[in-house]
Amino acid sequence: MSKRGQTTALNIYRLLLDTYGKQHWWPSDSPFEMMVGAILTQNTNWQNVEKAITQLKAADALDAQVMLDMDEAKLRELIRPSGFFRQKAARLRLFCHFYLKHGGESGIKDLKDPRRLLLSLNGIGPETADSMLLYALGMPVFVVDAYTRRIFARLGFTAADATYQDLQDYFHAQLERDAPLFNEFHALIVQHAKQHCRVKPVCQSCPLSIPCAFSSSNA
DNA sequence: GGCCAGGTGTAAA
DNA sequence: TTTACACATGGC
Repeated sequence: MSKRGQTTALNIYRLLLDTYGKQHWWPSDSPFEMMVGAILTQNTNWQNVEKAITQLKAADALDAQVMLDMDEAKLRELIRPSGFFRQKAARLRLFCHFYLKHGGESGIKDLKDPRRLLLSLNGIGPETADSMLLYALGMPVFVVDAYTRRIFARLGFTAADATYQDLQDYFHAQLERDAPLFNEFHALIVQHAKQHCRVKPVCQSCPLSIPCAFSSSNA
């Protein structure tokens, strides 16, 4: 491994891939399910999202038109385990309207500026929009999340108070614009963070050979 | 019982 | 332009 000053984001990617292997993201049966999951997972544990998606499937409600036709109260109950269910029910319906209006994921991908239009929807911010672009539409945009910010700040690569755009710019500058690479990298970041980069600054037996600011070997 | 989880919108300083 | 707060369930 190179010294810290020479270490790049790509080095970290290779290290994570060697450690964890391919992650096969995003877990979903369809682009629409993926995009629904992106909204449901906002500030929420993925396990809770799975409960909600399971309930939607069981009710034959994982469909844009069905979600628009049913009572919003019913939709709330189906997605309740994912938390913030009142907000998310409304956000899902706004998105479903958008989805049908533009002819599904293929129609959305053909828009002139799908990111800008997704961001114009209430309830879809940069991470949700970029997740959809990358994981449902296969577009090469890097997805930044709380784990990304935490890991790369602790490694000393980016500022702790960097904005979403700052972080995305950093990765876009460091890496080739490659959707499969961005797909795998983000998934690996999540996998790693869940095990070794929790909020409490205790990094035990971290597999990254580069000590971050909170790793036990660097404390 | 408290903390945390694959954010976002709004309002106030 | 930044900061604070509401939104809510479930696992540990």
